[in-house]
Amino acid sequence: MDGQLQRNLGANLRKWRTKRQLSQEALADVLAVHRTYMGGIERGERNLTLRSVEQIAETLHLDPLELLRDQSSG
Amino acid sequence: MDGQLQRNLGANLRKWRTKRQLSQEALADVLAVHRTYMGGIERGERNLTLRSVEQIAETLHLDPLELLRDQSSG
DNA sequence: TTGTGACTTATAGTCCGTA
DNA sequence: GTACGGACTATAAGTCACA
Repeated sequence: MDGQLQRNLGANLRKWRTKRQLSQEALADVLAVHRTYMGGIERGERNLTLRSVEQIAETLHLDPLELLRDQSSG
Repeated sequence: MDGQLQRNLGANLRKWRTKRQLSQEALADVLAVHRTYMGGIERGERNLTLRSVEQIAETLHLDPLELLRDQSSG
């Protein structure tokens, strides 16, 4: 299956965001990325670089590996 | 710390390769990339995309998350 | 056998508008 | 507030000559 990591990342970020009742725009602002890009990430459409994943994880104080993990069952 | 994931990836791949006594060229051949590109990855100089990491893991029958993990202590 | 810099092509990532 | 398209700029993907 192709794109598993980016789909996991998207799902995890969306969960994180909605749990905090933030808009995509607000989260995009925190992460210093563009709002449309943020949407693409959450939809699993974006093939991020390792550096970008690290950057996001760092900013949100999360473990980058956790962000990439399939947590659909958790 | 910046570039942790790509350094982990490089270290893990190198460990995997040397354990099997393969040359960079031989591994590059398996992964269907150029030898110098492979070298760059092992040195942690390449900021790979999620898709590339997945591709490598798949080809080597490894867990992509394990490839990205810091296993210097294991 | 591996490392480095220069290089071309593909795509990550920004930003605007429209729905 | 979110999704999608297109145009743009920065950088990853991937190779080569030479050390």
